[in-house]
Amino acid sequence: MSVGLPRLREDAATVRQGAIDKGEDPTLVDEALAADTRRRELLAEGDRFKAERNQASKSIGESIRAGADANGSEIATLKAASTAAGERITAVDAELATVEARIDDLLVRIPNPADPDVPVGGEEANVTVREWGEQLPRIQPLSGSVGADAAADGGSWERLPHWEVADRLGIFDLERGAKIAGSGFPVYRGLGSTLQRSLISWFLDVHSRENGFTEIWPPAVVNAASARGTGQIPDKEDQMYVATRDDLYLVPTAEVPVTNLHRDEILDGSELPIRYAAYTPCFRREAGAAGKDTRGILRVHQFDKVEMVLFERPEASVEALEWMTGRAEDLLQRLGLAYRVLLMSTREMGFVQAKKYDLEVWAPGVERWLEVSSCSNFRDYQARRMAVRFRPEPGAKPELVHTLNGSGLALARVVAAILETYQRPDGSVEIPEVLRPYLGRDTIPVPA
RNA sequence: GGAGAGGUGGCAGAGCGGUCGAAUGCGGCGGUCUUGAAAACCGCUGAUACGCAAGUAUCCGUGGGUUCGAAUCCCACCCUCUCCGCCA
Repeated sequence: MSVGLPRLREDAATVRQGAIDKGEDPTLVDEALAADTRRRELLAEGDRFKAERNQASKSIGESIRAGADANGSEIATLKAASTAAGERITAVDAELATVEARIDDLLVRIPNPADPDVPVGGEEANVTVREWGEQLPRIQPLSGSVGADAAADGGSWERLPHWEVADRLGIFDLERGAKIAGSGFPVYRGLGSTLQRSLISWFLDVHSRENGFTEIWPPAVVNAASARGTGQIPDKEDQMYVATRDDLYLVPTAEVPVTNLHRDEILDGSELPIRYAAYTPCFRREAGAAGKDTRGILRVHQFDKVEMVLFERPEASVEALEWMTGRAEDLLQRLGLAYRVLLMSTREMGFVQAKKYDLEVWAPGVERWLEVSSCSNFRDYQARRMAVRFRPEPGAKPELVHTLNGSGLALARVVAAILETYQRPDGSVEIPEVLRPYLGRDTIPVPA
């Protein structure tokens, strides 16, 4: 993943400021620029020697065809010239390889500059741009309780955290998950399993039937080239499970296989925008996260997610981010879950994003906001790395596309929010209206 | 897993170690003709890097090697297809 040399040459000031805003080292920009100057010198020099060698070889061919003695002095002179040029080519190429490796190393350490409307700063600079729904309290009166239809007879009741709700319902089996795979690999059982499958189906149905996405069911593993394409290698290599023996990586998100679908392709302008929705299980090692959110299913090694992936014309990507974020919000609204939308600041949004919104859903049982979606515009940053281009008009020069992606939505935390929002005083959980056709019922009852 | 065949431009498909970035056909674009379209005919039609430009260089699955010179020869790897085996 890199800002690319053309951008650096034309717009060094912006890239330099972008690095500062994200808390990265801006001097790398100048180092890269200097290395690039040397690279171009070497390129010109090498090309000159190659032209020399080509000319000598060509002359040899012509002379022989004209009847010259292949072992004669004329040919010998040309051979010597060609060989000499070859030696210089070898020397130049060696230095060139060194310089290019240096440039690559520098470029991957220069972040994508944030869009101008992104607040500069850290966590304190994040802006809540929207809120939706009622932020339910943990303790509330029995009468008029929201999200439950318990009899109104005074008193109050206390919402349980989702793991306790699930426990009573018998829909998670975290212990056995730990036994068969390890801690952080949850087992869903009974209606818990059905709920998972229902959410996945409903998300995909809304995206494919209403939002115009093409549904994709990709592999759950990718090769090294794909992991490199979206920047998991080298940035987030520690996050991935690796099947070393077969050189395969378990996908940490559907973004990886789906964005790589068009790697090294030149798309026809008329195909754009391309909008995909895909479900995959997501595998994350979460190294170093032990002890944090380990209760329940908030932070696990395997979870399920439907991801939206967009390939857009450059001029359309800013608007596409708003649209895509709206698609994720629509799902939360129809599930009846309170949420807020955060515009992430320069230092909070990550290295490769130009602009990012996080969607956080309210979990009243634990009284916390849970991140359930992250919607980002990468502009041409990923496209450059993966060489995804498009021809604006037939016969025109290919240009880099803009890529975006966003969760729509991540399951485990949505499930937690549903269990905490829709629980009733008797321990049962009401099923959100939109999911009832999928589960074929309107309640998850407490087992007798 | 075993045996065989093959990977060349958007597609199909040629290509003796030099004159091959690559014949030919199809497709696409432009033009002639036509009221319009089709047909026919003519021309154009890959990507990337460097360069103000002229232009130069690189790319025939990938990576090495031989050679003054490799799409063409050698080695390794990857992928596809066919048959056999195995299998949800």
